[in-house]
Amino acid sequence: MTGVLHMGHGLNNSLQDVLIRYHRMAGEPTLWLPGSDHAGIATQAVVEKQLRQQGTSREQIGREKFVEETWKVTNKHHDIIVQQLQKIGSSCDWQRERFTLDEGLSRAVREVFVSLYEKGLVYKGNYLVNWCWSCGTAISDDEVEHDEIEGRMYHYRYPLADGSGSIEIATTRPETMLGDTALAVHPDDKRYKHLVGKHALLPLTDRQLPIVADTYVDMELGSGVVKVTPAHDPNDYEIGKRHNLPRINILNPDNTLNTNVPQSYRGLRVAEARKKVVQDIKKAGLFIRDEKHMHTVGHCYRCHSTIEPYLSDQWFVRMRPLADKALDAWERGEVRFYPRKWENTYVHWQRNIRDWCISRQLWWGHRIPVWYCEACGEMTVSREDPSACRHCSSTDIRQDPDVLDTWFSSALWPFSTRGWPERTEDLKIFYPTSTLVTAYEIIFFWVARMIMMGLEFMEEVPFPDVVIHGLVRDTQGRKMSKSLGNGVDPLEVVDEYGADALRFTLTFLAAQGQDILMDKESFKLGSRFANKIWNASRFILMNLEGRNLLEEAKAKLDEVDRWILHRLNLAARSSRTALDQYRFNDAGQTIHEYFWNDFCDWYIEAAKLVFDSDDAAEKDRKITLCLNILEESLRLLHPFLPFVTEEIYQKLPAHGLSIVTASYPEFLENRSDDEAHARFTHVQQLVRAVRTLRSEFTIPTGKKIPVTVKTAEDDSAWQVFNGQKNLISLLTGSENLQITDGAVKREGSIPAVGSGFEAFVYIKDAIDLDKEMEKLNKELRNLEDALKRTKDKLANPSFLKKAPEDVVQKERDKQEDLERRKKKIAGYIEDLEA
RNA sequence: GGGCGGCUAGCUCAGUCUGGUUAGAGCACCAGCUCGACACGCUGGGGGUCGCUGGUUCGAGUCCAGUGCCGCCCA
Repeated sequence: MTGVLHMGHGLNNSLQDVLIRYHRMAGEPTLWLPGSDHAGIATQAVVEKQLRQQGTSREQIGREKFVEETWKVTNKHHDIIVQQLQKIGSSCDWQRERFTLDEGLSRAVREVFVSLYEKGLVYKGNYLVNWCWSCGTAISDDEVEHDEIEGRMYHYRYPLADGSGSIEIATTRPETMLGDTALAVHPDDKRYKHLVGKHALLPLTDRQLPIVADTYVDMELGSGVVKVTPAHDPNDYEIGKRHNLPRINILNPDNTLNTNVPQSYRGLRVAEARKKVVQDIKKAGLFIRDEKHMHTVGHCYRCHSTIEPYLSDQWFVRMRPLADKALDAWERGEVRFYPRKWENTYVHWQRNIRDWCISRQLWWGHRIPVWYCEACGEMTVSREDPSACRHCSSTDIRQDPDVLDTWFSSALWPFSTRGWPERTEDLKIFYPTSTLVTAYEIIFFWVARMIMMGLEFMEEVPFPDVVIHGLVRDTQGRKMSKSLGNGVDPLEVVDEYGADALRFTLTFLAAQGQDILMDKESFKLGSRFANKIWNASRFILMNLEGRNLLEEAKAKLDEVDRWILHRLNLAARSSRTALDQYRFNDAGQTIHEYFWNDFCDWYIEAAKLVFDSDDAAEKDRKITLCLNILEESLRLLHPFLPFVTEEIYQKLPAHGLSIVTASYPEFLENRSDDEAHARFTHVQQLVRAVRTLRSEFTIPTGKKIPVTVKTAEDDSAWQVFNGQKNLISLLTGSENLQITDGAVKREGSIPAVGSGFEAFVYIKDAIDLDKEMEKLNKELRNLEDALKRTKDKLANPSFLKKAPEDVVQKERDKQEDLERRKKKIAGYIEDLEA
């Protein structure tokens, strides 16, 4: 809600749109409900920055005015984002768009808060929370990033109260000593056993610290003595609880030291206080040494400031009961992650869950629906704004100033957006949903919590399928970020290469569970494909001129037509299967290969034979088929490249209202044609063999050469080659194509050996003996290598005995074919040498 | 400290779940093509001991054990 679309959004929305368009075309009722959350911390930070630039602050303008300003910023950003999503082709139901601060969703938030409170699952308490002084709010455990940084370990002495000496402590945060309320040693530590129960003097203050024994202390670490600061360290907090120690909070919310420290430290920032404490310790002669020290420090996931453990009143959700339900649902198989490996992450988090701090000291968000009575001090928790205290009826009540974590409202999204708590039609039809598509960074923040809330309030998981896609990174594998400046702007890509290029490239690269490494250049892939689709279509439409289209039923199929329909049939099946399993890259690869390698490279090329002929009837027939197959191909491609396919679709002589609502191709049993496939494969092999020869002997494409093909009359290739003589001539650029099973004039020709045929290409003028020898020898080596492997296998009695019969038979067939080809090649070499 | 992932062509990656064609794609590279759809193109080609070591198996990129390097998550 705070920025513009980045490539991560581009990927996420491309994948969702591919799915939604596919299912829509497959005739299923579909809903892609767009919307956004209010991004409490981030949005507030943006507006506060803006205010600072104007020389004012939120405190100065007041809460009401501030919220008003924030709405303005939010609305502006909203319009930009919507425009951008539409630009990349996201086919959402914009009429159902929702925002977490909408009235309806806000009502759902209140209902959930109060309901959880009534169930005892929401409570208020004074605990150590993660405090971001820069954002000025508490954040949840999940919002803290633990980074390893270089700090210093300071060693110094605390004198014993009875004057019998001193005790050494070590700490990375010397300033917190001002909040120390004890020293702790391990109960089994012989060095310090005699000190337990005694007191030490806290330097720089006039306090005395009890020395307590606690098994938490690691005897091996540092001096084996731990200073205990219950108000500023989670572990110390636990020690403090066990030993009933006072908690002295020494910090203000803005990272300065408060009045609980001696006068000279008050108002100093933590970093300054640290320096001063060390100085003062040195002055007092208590300093021992300090050294470099690597340790992990919590940072705010939004602003990267250091997180301070901070004692304060906050609201929490008791997560254990919710998490248990979520785990049970997973165990029953009601939620599946794609890929499955993310279920480990999900389960681990749910099993080790801690209570969720949901209050935020912000102004932008859902205000906590709790009112405090000035008269009796009681709390009123209410769905509706109360006018009086529920306990004493005093009207002197004021609402809790804090707001709820944004994720609290996002967690309700699957049902709050459909009118819950009302039992609306939409809710009945579209809950649960089918699929959630997201990145792994927010499995905890969002996915897990949606599942919990869905189970708690709808008694059903919100979606059976969770698709986790990778992160978009630069070619060096670094996360794209503003600060590194390595991001690729999806909108720039759209301007430069087109939205289809953006979408297709991302889909093509989106292998399940893999991060995507790419740069701007990568989008050439999609751009070229879109261009290819455009040009192929243009060519077909060009040939429409002056033609009479046949009714489809009258258009008889020739061998090549049957072959391409067979290929299209397989592509439709593969694409569907891949999308059903969320294997986006497989789907992308399938349609790319079909359209480019089959349809363009072979079918359209073959059609040129007809288009260049004088046979009007045959031309009519062929163009009809070309158009039909193109139309179906466009439907196959549409979810991936919506713009170019719609554009062409509208140019077709017969077309529906929009390709968006046309049907997605499906596998038809009666189109499956293995025979046509086998026959056309013969043609392709022959054509490739001749082309390879042409290329190896650098015969220009335009130059016609005589070719003779030798094949046995009883071979399956015989009939095919004879039937497709003209096509083979065209595709090989040959003249006087002869097909024979008799003797062949060999002089002046270069032979090529395929499975079931030999081709002789007469290129007398260009014959280069060395080159020919080189070529033949290379081919011979390849054949010999393959043959050796096969022979070894077949010579192995264990293989013959244990391998399945069909595998053995395949190996025998292979050996036979290889042997034959090898013999032929060897013969040519011999001839050449003679 | 616990867990997860990656390591396959110069680059980015499929393929590993479910072992069996001479291991694939896109990009890059090389050669030849102004053939009336497309040079964002066409045709052909070169390029990989599948991180390493061992094991299971008739057969391992694929399964098992161990190990190295890189990255991520959790504490």
